[in-house]
Amino acid sequence: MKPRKPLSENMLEIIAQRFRVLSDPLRLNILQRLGDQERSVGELVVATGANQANVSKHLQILFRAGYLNRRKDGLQVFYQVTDSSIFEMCEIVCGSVANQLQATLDVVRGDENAE
Amino acid sequence: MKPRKPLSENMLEIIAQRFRVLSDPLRLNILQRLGDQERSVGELVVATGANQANVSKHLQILFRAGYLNRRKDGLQVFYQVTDSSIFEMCEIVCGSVANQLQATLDVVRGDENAE
DNA sequence: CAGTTATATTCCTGCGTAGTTATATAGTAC
DNA sequence: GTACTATATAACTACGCAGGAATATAACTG
Repeated sequence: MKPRKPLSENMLEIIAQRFRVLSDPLRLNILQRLGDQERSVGELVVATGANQANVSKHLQILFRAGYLNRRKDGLQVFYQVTDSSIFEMCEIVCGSVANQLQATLDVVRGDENAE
Repeated sequence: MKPRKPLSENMLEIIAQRFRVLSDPLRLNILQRLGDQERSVGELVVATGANQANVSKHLQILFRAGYLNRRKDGLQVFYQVTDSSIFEMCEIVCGSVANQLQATLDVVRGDENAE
């Protein structure tokens, strides 16, 4: 992301699109419930407390983005996270959020080293 | 992101919001033009070829999200990336995109080890 | 003061999409 | 076949937001 030659418009679109997939709380919730396990749609509906149709749609979005695997077994469909870079990114974001909050806290407290 | 206890709705909202800030091609373009340097709004308008008002608005969004610093000097305003976790995440996404494309390519080519 | 430049903001339009309800599809059990 | 369950899809509504044009604000110049 600090290349000598700037990324093309197309590449920026692709990257932006991938961030967009992760920019919804319910999708993040689903991903977190999945973790490294395989779960059925029904399980995720119960775990998240969200509407079945809505969960199903978000699973499609995550699936089409290449973040999930799909396995059908009888009436149930099981999803699983295939791209663990998701969790890596969430950890980075969490760390970044924590840093910012800490910095804000330091400023509020009048810490000399703050900012 | 694989916690024993699931993250709260609030935390998921915050994380989603941060991903959303990165989910726009023009904002990614601006960040990439900034790199580790400090640049004025005008420079970024030229570099991106985008509308001045639009660049300014996106800079506000990035600034309010805590990704940028602001420094005023006369008529000009200079922005600088403060949170380098942005570039870390972009690199992860780029790697992930590359992996997926490679996997797709392998499938297309009928590679035995694919998928 | 008026004039000019750099940046920010307001207003508007249109598109994308999250959520809900209802319905469709697919699989199972009888 | 009918009835039932699990998941997906369609239709609709409503809201957020990116983009552009015009305007406002701020800072410099003379």
